[in-house]
Amino acid sequence: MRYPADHKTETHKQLVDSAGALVKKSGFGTTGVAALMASVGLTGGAFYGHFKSKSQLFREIVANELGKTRERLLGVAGGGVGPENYRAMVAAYFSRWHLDHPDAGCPLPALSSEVARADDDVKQAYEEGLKELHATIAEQLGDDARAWAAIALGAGAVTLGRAVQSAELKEDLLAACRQIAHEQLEK
Amino acid sequence: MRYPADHKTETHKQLVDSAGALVKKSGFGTTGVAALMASVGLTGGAFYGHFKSKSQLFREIVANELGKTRERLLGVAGGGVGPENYRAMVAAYFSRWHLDHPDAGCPLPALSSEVARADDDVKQAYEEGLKELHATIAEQLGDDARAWAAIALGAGAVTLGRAVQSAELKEDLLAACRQIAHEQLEK
DNA sequence: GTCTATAGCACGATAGAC
DNA sequence: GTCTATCGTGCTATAGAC
Repeated sequence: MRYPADHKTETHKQLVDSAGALVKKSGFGTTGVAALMASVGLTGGAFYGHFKSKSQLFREIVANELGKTRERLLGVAGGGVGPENYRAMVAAYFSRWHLDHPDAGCPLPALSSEVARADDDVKQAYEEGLKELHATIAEQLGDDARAWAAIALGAGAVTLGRAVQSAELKEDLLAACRQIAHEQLEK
Repeated sequence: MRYPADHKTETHKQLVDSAGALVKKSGFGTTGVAALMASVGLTGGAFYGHFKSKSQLFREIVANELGKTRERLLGVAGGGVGPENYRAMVAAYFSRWHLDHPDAGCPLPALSSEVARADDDVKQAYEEGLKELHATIAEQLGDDARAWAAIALGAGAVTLGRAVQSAELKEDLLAACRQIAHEQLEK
């Protein structure tokens, strides 16, 4: 064959990654197959050699992106467990940089409302990835309920912060939510 | 003329209301003008007699829906200020019923991520409505930062709860976030 | 004011060449 | 594997009848 044996696998992986970034920035339903393929330099016709439907790509994007967020948080925490590690996670997540770079950020603020309207396969992948993320936060806090609240607070803060107009409000919102996120350590 | 003097105003108002419910349920970008008009029994051609663009409708929906959420919360609180009033607001917002009825619920979980990608007029209307909502919560908590966190926590909890698959996780998530929302009273 | 009809374009998905 | 071309459909927005 004219391509190396793992060429399809490589392309598939790059596609889920590049399309994921584009979808987090521009939305899934509002971004066409042609644009998704163009993000890796291919044309629309090649899409269905990799996915049986656009929805299947969404499922793979959701799983991949939630995994990347978990790894990113483990990365900023340096692999340890304790107040300092949790604080580092909060600082990275509740940040102006995160607000301004949805394509490089967490899928929860960017994609959750579209997942809510997607089919069960997508929701299933979302739930599994979310549970792994939760386990990572719960390990830091030692409390399942506080870990769920910290995740919801982070997703809410970034979602709202991106939707408001003024820089001042973005900062106020982030600072307020960061403060409450930190308090989850104190119990 | 063949219609009463305030017919256009009435239709306009009903349109913003019905289209708002539809958009919260199905998304703004993914719902066509024809479907929005059909929700009040009209056809697509009549749309541009009421709005100069689809985006202008979005702006009016955002303002209207944020106002309705604020009034709904004031309603369940019975108009007073105190722990019991705040608890009633939290109970109504962090509820399974709210998860299951996006069309009748708060626009923050349903529309924020689309507002983040909308034009400045829409973001402006969103910011104004959000600040009024914040003032209402801050009045209950007597603390601006805790009020922002309570709003972000609520929006995040409902957004995530709608996106997951299993009923058990929906309930766990709601219960955990409700608990932390209540704790905001204790400081 | 609201209708039907339509212009002009983008969508998801498929077919067949290479 | 990826291309171009295309089918059928839906979109935003406009035009003109009533």
